[in-house]
Amino acid sequence: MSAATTLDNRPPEPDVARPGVVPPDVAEPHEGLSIALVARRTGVTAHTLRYYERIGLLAVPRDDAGRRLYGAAELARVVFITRLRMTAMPIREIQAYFRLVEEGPGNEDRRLALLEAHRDQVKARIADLESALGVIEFKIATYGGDCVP
Amino acid sequence: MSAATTLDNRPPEPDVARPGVVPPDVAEPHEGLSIALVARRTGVTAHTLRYYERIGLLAVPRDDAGRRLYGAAELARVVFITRLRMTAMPIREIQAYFRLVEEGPGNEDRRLALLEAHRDQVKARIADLESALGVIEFKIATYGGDCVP
DNA sequence: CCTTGACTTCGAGCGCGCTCCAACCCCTAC
DNA sequence: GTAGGGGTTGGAGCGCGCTCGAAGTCAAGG
Repeated sequence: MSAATTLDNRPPEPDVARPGVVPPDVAEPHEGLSIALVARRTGVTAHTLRYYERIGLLAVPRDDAGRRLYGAAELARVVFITRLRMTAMPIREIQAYFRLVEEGPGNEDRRLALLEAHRDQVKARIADLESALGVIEFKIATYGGDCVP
Repeated sequence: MSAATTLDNRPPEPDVARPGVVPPDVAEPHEGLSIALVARRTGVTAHTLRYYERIGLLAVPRDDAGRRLYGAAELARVVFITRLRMTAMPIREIQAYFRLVEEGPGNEDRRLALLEAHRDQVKARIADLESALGVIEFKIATYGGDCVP
């Protein structure tokens, strides 16, 4: 479920939607997806998307009426955030990371350091998880309901 | 600790315990470990050990003064609980599991079912984790600070 | 016109898993 | 006897990451 697959936006469109070939369900509006659409595509609730914005993880442009319009970049960021959250990166760290991103170019080394540190933690967590899984599997295999190896 | 330092004294006392020869630091006391000792051995704080007991994850026998004395079985259970927690099994499920254990023999199938279900979830989580890790590693490798694959 | 429904903001609330405090008890050492 | 360092209890508090409710705005449809 990569972002790219759902993001074939070719919006060199002038203004009003030209009746192109539009997938059943949901067409890209003029430019940008509504919050509900992003919610459905990413599996993140609209509530949580707003929450992410409130705490500064991303900034989403609005239409004339003040409604959020997620473009490709915003959608990609949401997806990336979900990957970071899925690996249990604390919100504070994600904030720190995107703060660096917002600062613009020049600090890529620090961003990389953050990501690499996190990557190492994830690897360690996977290792722990596998070790604990081993214990559980052993318990299952030798089931006696009581003690452990 | 204090147990070790006190052993050569022989206070003329009317009470029970006759101290044996005990190696320094961490010998098993008469029978059972103090909560502090278990905390140090398992890495679980004494607070949390009491909490686990409060919520019914285990029952720990007491000495005459009402202090907890962890035996081999209790220690083993604490260790097993840490393995379950390490794999993010919710406390409620752990409660459910040990409730079955306390019920005594006859429900091993249900206990096994619980453990096996959890094992499967852990495996799934590891897979998710590895997939998200892949995304992060890709991002690191192709670093451009911005979008995702 | 009025309704419907998706959106907006702000702020409060919640579930989880601890974590900590206060007050008290008990045992030993000095 | 007194101090100190363990232990005990019950209950309150906390940090995290959402999650939800209330009240309002806006645009389209009947």
